[in-house]
Amino acid sequence: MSAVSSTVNIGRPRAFDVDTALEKALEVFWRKGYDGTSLSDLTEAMGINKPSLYAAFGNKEQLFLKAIELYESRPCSFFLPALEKPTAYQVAEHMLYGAAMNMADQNQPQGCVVVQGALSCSEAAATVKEALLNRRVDGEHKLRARFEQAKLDGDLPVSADAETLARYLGTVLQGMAIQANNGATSEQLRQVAEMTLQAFPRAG
Amino acid sequence: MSAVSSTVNIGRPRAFDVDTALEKALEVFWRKGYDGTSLSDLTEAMGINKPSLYAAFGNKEQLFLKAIELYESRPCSFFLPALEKPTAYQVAEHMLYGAAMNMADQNQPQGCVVVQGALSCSEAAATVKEALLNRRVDGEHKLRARFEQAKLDGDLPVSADAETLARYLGTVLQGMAIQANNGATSEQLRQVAEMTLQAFPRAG
DNA sequence: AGATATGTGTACTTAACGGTATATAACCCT
DNA sequence: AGGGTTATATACCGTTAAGTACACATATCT
Repeated sequence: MSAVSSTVNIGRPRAFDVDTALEKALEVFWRKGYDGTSLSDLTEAMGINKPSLYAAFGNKEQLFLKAIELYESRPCSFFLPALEKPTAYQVAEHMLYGAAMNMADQNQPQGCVVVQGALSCSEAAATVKEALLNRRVDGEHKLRARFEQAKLDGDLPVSADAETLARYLGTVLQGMAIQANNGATSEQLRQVAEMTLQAFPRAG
Repeated sequence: MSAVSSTVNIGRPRAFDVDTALEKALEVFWRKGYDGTSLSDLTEAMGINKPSLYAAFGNKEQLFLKAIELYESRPCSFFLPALEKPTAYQVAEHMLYGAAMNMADQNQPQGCVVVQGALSCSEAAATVKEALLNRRVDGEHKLRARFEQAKLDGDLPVSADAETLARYLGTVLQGMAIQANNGATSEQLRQVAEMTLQAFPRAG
């Protein structure tokens, strides 16, 4: 009960770094989707064998879910900071420009794994599909709550519909993920962001 | 050389209707994506056995491509008519409201198979992925050409950027597909359409 | 040094995958 | 009625899928 094993390194040490292996797994899932990714794809990219993968991450499904967590904390790290901007308009602005930069970044797969990781998929992928859906919906709830706060703060007109604003923004952000897959550049997505903001109410 | 066999019904007749079988196949691909759909899924939904499927449609890939053609002529039939509206604004209006109605229609799978049929996928799906990508890009080119015409017609300001307008619209339309998968209703998508139009230039 | 604990690589299992060979059934034409 | 032609159902093919058993390697602890 008292021994916490993780601090003491007993037994043979791992021959690979768990975090970098997870990054590699994320990249594969991102490019190929859950259904399109095989364990061979994963082990090859991660540079490990299947027993090591299962020992470290559980199974394919759990590996995917862990990769998504990593995604939200690293490659897609613009969302939460944008929420903290002082006004609703600035929140939208930073969100849209952040997405434009991020989703077409040539140093990583195009688009957003939360959108494209398991959109239409087999029954075997039902769990991860739902996990992604929940994250998309949750992101919009956060936006909505932020906009409701903005109404209280007086930087959004009281007549504004926070829910619709959040859904509009969510729609464009998710659409940008498809656009990036279509080959759109960050600059082209920036122009979309600019147009999107024209429909966005400014001062209250 | 002279005999056109398709009119004369020689040999054992088909025990199924090709068009309705294709509709069933489309529905499965739409819900599960190309990678997520197995031949068993298809034959079960279509009510036929594998040899019949292969004889009538070639293979899985060709069946998918035929299903997409059907999709564009039937379940997603709002796009081309919208292009023919008299002004750019009306084009955008009909496109957006048509999509809002269509993508959340409860009588068919949610979203758009051209968006979600093979977004992130295995290498085995590379051909169909590219086919879908080409259709998305082609749709945007049609929109752009329509808006350039509108500038000549004088119902869009000459200062308007047809390419960006088309991409903005494409982004929202594709985002709506994700929204529908998220569970958004047609009414909620209509509100998004309304907001989208607020950024759209009206008379020239 | 030896017991204990953990990780690694190879080889395996079971099930499902996409696709097909084959025998039979159902039609047209003469 | 019988030959020619096409569709059907069953049973099968080779391959790959996800997941694991097992023998061995490498560490810590006493």
